[in-house]
Amino acid sequence: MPHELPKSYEPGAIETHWAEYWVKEKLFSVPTPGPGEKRPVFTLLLPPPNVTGRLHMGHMLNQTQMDIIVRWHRMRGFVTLWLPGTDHAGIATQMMVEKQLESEGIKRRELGREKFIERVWEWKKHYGGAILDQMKRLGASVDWDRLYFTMDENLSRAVREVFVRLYEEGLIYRGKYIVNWCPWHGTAISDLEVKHEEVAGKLWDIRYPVIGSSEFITVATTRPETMLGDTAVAVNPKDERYLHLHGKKVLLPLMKREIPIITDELAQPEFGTGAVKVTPAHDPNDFAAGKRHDLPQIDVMDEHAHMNQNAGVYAGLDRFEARKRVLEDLRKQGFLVAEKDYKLALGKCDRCGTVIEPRLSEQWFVKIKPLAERAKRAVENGEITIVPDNFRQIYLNWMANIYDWCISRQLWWGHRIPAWTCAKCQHVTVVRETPLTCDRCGSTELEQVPDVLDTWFSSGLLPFTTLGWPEKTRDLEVFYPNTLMITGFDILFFWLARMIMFGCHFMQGHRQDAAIKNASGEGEKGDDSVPFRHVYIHALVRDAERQKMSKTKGNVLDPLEVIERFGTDATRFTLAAMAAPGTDIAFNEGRTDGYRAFANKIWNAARFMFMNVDRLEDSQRSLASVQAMWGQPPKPVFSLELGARPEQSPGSLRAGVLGFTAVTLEDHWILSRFNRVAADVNAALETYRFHEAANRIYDFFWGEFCDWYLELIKPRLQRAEPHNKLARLAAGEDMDKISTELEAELAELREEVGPERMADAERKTEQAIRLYEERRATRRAGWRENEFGNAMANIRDVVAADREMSATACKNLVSLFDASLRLLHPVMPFITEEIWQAMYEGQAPLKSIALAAYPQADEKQFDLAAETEMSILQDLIVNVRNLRAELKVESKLKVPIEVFVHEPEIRTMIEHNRGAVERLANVEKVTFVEGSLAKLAGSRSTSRFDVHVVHERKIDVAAECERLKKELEKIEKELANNQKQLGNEQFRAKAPAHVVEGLGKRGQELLVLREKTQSKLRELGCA
RNA sequence: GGGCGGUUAGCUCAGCUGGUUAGAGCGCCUGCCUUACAAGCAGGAGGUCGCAGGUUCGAGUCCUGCACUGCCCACCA
Repeated sequence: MPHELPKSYEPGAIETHWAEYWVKEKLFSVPTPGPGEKRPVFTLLLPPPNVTGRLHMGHMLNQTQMDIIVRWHRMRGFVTLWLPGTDHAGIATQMMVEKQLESEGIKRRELGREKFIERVWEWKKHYGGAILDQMKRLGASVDWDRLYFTMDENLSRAVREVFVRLYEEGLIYRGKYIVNWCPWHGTAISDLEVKHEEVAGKLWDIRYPVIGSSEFITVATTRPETMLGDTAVAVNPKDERYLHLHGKKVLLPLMKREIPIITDELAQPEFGTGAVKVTPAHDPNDFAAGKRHDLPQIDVMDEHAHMNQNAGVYAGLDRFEARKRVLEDLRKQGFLVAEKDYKLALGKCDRCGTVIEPRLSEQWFVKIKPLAERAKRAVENGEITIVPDNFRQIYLNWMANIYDWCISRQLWWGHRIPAWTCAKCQHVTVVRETPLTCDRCGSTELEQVPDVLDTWFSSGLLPFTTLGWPEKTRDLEVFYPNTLMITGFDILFFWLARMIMFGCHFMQGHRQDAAIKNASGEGEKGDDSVPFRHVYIHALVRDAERQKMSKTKGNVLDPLEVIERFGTDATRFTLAAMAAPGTDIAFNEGRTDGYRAFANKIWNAARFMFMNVDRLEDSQRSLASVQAMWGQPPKPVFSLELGARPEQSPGSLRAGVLGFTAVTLEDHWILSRFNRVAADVNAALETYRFHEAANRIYDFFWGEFCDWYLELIKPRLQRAEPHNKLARLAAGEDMDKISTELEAELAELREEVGPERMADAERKTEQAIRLYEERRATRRAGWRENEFGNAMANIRDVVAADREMSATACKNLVSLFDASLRLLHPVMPFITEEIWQAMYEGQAPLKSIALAAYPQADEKQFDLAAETEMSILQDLIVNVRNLRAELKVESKLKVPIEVFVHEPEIRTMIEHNRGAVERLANVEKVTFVEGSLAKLAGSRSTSRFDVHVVHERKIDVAAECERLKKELEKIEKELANNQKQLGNEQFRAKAPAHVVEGLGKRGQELLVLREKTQSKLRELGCA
C-alpha cells in the first residue's frame, strides 16, 4: 500500500489525534499491581496545578520533563504511575469566584458562606478542567483514571486526620501572635507568602518628652503611624546615655498616653539614637519585647489596615493616610526632629502586592522544629537525593532556620479547620468529625472555627493521601514512597519541604511487601517514610530577554500559542534541549523554529523510507508477476516484520535495533553509532540531563542518519527500481510503448547500476529488445514466445539478487528508523507515534509506540574499526567537496579525482567504497596514484591521504596561500605545544597512558601535515 | 546582611568527574529547486572561554580575589 504523506510536517491535526487516542485507549492507566509483581515500580506525582490555572511555560517545562522521564521508564518496563490532580488553591479560587460574583453585582458576604462555597464548586465544575485539557494537548502521559482534586472527600478526611493527630501530639497549637496579614485579602498568610522588596523609604526621628523633666528621648521609625499603639520606649540596659532615664516615663505625643521607658536588648545602642519605640501589636520584635515586659498590646488597625477606634482622631483613616497625618501633626507640634532617606525591605503579599501588616491575631500554627529535624535528616543521610546538588544545601539551611508555620487562613474556600468553639466555656474541641458536645463542659452550643487551612497544608500530604491514606491500601504499599518528584525551586519550601516533613512523620515503616521493596531497588536507605526518593529541581523559564515572565510585564508566553505555531513536539524539544540542570531557560522561539525543522526532517526521512518500502513492494509484485510468467512460485512480499515484539513488556531483550543485517561499511558504522547514542541518551536521562539526551538524538538523526547513512544507502535501495520497470514492461499489456521505454530503461539501467555490475543484465536486455524488435516487425503478438522469454529469464537472477540487496537495505532502514523513533519518543511523542503507526499500516504489534521497548545499547555492536574507516571516508568526501567549492566547479559537473593513500588497507577500504565517494562528492572517477599529491594546486591533504581534483580551472593562488599559511600557523602552534608536552618528563610520568599515546600519535600526524603544508606553500611560491 | 548561580562565536546556549584540535542552532557569506526534505543540501568566515593571580606535567573546567549580572533567603527600629 502506498504511503501518501504530505511533503511537509503539519503537527496540528496529528497531535490532537494522538492526544485523544492516548486518553481514549487508557494507555497510561495503571492497575494496582498485585502481590508477586516482579517489575520495578516508578511513581511520580504531578505537582497539581491550581484549578484556576491556565497552563504557562513553567507548567510546560515541568510536565515535559516529567513526561520524558515517565515515558522513558514505561518503555523500559517499569510499572509506571504518573498521578495527576488539581489543587483547590484557596485564595486564588476564592478571588476568582468573588470577582465573578461581583460582575453579577453580588457581594461574597451578602451571599453567605454556604452559598458561596456552592458557587465555587459550580465554578470548579465548569472551568476547573481547563488546565487538564491543556495538559492533554501536551501529551502528558498521566493516569487519567486516578485524577484527584485536593478537596475530594477522601482527601478532606485525610486532612482532618492529620490535623487532629498533630493537634493531639501537641504539634499544632493555637494562639494570639503577630502574623503576616494581608489587608487586601483580609487573611493571615505564612512567612513564605511574603515577598520582600527593597524600596526607598524614610526614617523619621521622633522625640518623646520625658515626664518630670525637660528632656526628650528620640526614637527612630519607618512607620510613624504605629506610634499610636506604642506602649513603651526601650533603651539598651548597657547604654550609658540613658542610664538616668531608667524607670522614667514618657508622654506619647498625639495620644497623650503615659508609657514607660524600659530596658531591653531590643534596643541596640549602635542604631540611630539607641532608643526604640515599642508597639507590641504591630511588630514581631516589639511583640516579643512586650511579652518580656508585660506591656499592653494596643491594636490600632482593623483587618483592612484602616485605623480603628484605638487610634483616636485618626480612626477610619487608611494606614498610609494616617501616616501622613501623624507626621504632619508631629511636625506641627514639634516632635518630629528629622527625616532621612532610608532603604528598607518592605514585605508585600506574594499574590496581590499589598504591603503586609504585621498583625496581632488568633491563629493556628504547626510547631515545626520536630518535623523539620526528621525531614532534614532524610536529606542529610541520603534517603532523599536532590538534583542539582546545590538545592540540597539550600534545603538544609532552610530547615535549620525554620519558624513555626501559620496554617490558618481567614478565607471561606479550603479545608475547614476541624475545631469547634464552645459558646459556653470558650473551650476548643478538635475532632475528626463534627462533635455534638464540648469536650470540656459538655455543652451543645458549638460553633466551628471559621478559618480554613493553608492550601499547602493539604498539598503537603498528597504523596500519601492520593494513595488512600489513612487506610492501609495496596496502592500505598506499592507506590509509596514515590520514586521521583520534579518541581521548580519556587515551591521548594512551600511544598517540597512540607511533603518531606509530613511524609516522614506519618508514614514510618509503612511498607510490608518485601518484593515491592526489592523491586524498587537501587540501594535505598531509611524506613520508607520519605515521600519520594529523588527530587529533580528544574529551572525557571524566562523570556528571550532573560526576564521573568509576569503578567504585569506582559511578556508571558502562552505555551499553547507556541504549540500552535511550532507544534507540541518542537516546543517540548526546545524545553528539553535547553534544560541544562541548574540554569534558567531563556525561552527563545528561534530555537523552537529550529526544532520544528527537525520534526520536518524526521517527517521527510520517513517519507523517504516509505517511498523505498513502496518501491520494494512494487518491485516484489512486479517480480512476482514475471516469476509467475516463468512458472516460478513468487517470493513473499516484503514486510516490516522486525521480529516478535515484547507485548506489554518493554525493557526486555529486544530493545535494540531489530532485524538489522549489517552488510556494508555504512551499516556497521550506523549500527555502532546508534548504539552509542542509545548508551548516551540513557545515561543522560538517568541524571536528568535532558538537554544532552535531546541534542544527542538530534545530532545522530540529522547529522549521521540523514546526512550520511541515507545518502550512502540510496544506490542499494534504488537498485530494485530499474528492474521494476523492466519487469512491469515484461508483464505488461501495452505493447506499443515497449520498445521505446525498454530502451530508455536500458539507458537508465546503465546509469543507475553501473556498467560492470550490470554488464550481464544489460547484454541480455539488449538481446531482449532486439528480439522484440524483430517480432514486432513481423507480427504484433507472440512476444512472450520462447526466445524473448528465455532472454528475460536470463536476467532474472541479476534482478532477483539486486532486489534482495535492496530488500536488505530497506529492512535495515526500517529497523533503524523504528529504533530511532523509540529512542526519540519520550521527547517527541507525537511525530514518533504518527510515523511508527504508519509503518505498521494499522497492524502495529502494540497499541502505541509508548508501550514499545526503549532502545538499550548493545556494546557488542560498537564497532570502532567501522567508525574509524567511515570517518576517513567522510574526510575524503568533505575534502573533495571543499575543493570543488574552492575551484568553483559547477555543482552538476562530475570531476575525476586522484587519491594517494599511504596505508594499503585504507586504500582498499576506499576502493571498496569508491561508489560512495563518487556519489557524495559528485566525482566521475577515483584514480589511485602512487606518489604524494600534496604539492599540487587543487589538492587537499590529511595525514592519511592526499586528494587531487582534476579540473582545468585553477585555484586562486593568493587565497590558497592565505589559507595554507593560516593552517600552517595552527599546525605549528599545536605542534609546539605537543612537542613541549611530550618532551616533559613529568607529563610522561604522570599523565595516563592513553593520553600520552594519543598525544604521540597526534604529534606524528602533525609532523606529516606540517611537511605537506610546507611543501605545498613552497610549490605555490607563496611569500 | 547572609547564601547561590551566570559571564564561552554577532545572538541563544552546550562543554558531566581537569587530558589530544572548544561545539551546536540561529544569523552572516558563497554555490545549488540534486525525484525524502529550500523548514532543504554543500562549502565557508567568526572565539586570547569576563579580568587578575594561583594549584597542576596539563585549566574553559579546580582554588583565591575583582568586575558586571541575575536570583533566593533575612523580624533589626
